[in-house]
Amino acid sequence: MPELPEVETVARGLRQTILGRRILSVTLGKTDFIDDPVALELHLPGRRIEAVERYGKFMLLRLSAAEGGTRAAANGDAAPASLLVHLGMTGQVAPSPAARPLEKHTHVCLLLDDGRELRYVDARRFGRIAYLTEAPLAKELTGFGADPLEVTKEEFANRICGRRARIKALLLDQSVLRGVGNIYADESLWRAKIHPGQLGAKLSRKQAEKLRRVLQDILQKAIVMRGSSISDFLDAEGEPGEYQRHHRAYGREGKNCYRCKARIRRAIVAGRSSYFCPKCQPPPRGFAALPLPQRTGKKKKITQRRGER
DNA sequence: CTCGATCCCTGGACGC
DNA sequence: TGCGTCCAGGGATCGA
Repeated sequence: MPELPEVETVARGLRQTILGRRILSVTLGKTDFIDDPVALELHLPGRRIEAVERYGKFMLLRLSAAEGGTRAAANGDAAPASLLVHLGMTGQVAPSPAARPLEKHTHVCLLLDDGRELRYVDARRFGRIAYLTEAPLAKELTGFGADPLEVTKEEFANRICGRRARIKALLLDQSVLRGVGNIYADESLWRAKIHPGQLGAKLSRKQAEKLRRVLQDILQKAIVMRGSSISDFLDAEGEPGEYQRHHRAYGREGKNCYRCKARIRRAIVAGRSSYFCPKCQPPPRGFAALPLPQRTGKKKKITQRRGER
């Protein structure tokens, strides 16, 4: 599930491999997750990939103006533009030789001028792709919150402490912070010893600062480890990340807390499974965790356990 | 302003 | 072996 570290990893990979390449042609599969599929076919060919940036969980492929003089000008392609890419839950972007057989669920192929194709693969199609010129892009990017890696102590506290929403909901809210998802929200709350159901307004400035620090530390470490691969995240080189080995809360229901050995519990907060230690992260009044699931002796559980404890 | 519910979508885990 | 059911979740949207 691509969050900030995973998207950053993919963006860095693409920077190494496709910068400066020109797009020759576009082939599309299913297009229900693309804003305007025809715009891709119409406006991408002839453009060069000048930069790859990350904005929250979005990737931004910066494209040169197309070559072709008056024809490009008539197309509106004489100005730079961008391809906005969100990986959703299962999106993958990677270059591959054009001759290689298409992986299942490949929905976009951009033929490059070096014989490779930049391919977008996304089984669930929760992702999003949009071709945007300058003004629509700027509009698209308004309304997002602070970059969690850059946000200052003051801004972070201001965005959290005055709010009545639960801290987990605030961390997931892209208009508060851009780039945090379910995994890194739970991991940072565990490290900061804050319950996901706690209200933002109930956090002290000191707690908020602790949360900001551990969130930044976790995100930076996760980037170094090339992100977390839970089910099917692969980077632009097709490699899984390693940070899932360092998870302390996410996905660890029923396992021992690394700090106090109480059992990690799960609750639904902000509509998402949230994992926490009931002892280290004291719940707000009346907040019940889900009952621990009955263990019926499953293969998966056994192998997971062996790898961990 | 914040909440929960619902939808989108597929693969994998699980129960029978 | 196979089938049905549930779950994963980012984001949009809608009604309470």
